[in-house]
Amino acid sequence: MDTVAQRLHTLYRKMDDHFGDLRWWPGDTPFEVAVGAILTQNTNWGNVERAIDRLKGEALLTPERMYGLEEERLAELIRPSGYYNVKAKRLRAFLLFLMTSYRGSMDRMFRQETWSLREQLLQVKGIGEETADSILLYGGKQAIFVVDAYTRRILKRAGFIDGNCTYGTIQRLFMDNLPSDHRLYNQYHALLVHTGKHYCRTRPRCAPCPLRCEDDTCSA
DNA sequence: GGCCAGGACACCA
DNA sequence: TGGTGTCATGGC
Repeated sequence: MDTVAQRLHTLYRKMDDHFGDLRWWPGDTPFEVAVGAILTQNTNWGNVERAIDRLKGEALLTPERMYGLEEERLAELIRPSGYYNVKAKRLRAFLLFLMTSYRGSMDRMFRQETWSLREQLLQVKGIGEETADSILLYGGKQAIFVVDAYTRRILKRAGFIDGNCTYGTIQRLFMDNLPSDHRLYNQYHALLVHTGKHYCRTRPRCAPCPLRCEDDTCSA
């Protein structure tokens, strides 16, 4: 019987051999990563890209410039990402935190101890565990594993978890059984999302999915 | 025309 | 503490 660590390694190898280095997250700067992490909440990434392109097109994708926008104007700019009114509030809450606590500097923010910064981010209204961890891992290169809907779906199908696991339980499953390495966590999570996006929602089976599932529960 | 997408939060029992 | 409703666009 393989250990959890061995099984996680096998899962990683199947996906990594199939897809190779995915070079995530799509974003040019840590600030863009943070904005994308908020905009992508329950939203197709293509819609997020539209919103980010609009901000870039107006040369507004900096902490200072976004912080200076009226909420209504910001909401209109990010409209393609959906939930634009709530996301405008959430972006402004993050910007207020960044400007007042770190003078608008992502570098300064990431000098904080990882778990302490995570707690601070979770205090920002609109930033939950997944969003905070995405900012830490992809924006700050901190060794924090990100858990999302695809992660849950694939782990459930692969028999690692049942349907009632908390975010923290799943996160610890990875972090207690893998080396603490942000590059590994980055690629592992990227592979889970990539696999989930392209294969695990198709029926009846997902061959040539790298996971080679033999069941009929691809959209579980 | 319906379903879904890289969540988070308020509200309620 | 856990379940449910709400927020909304765009692709397929």
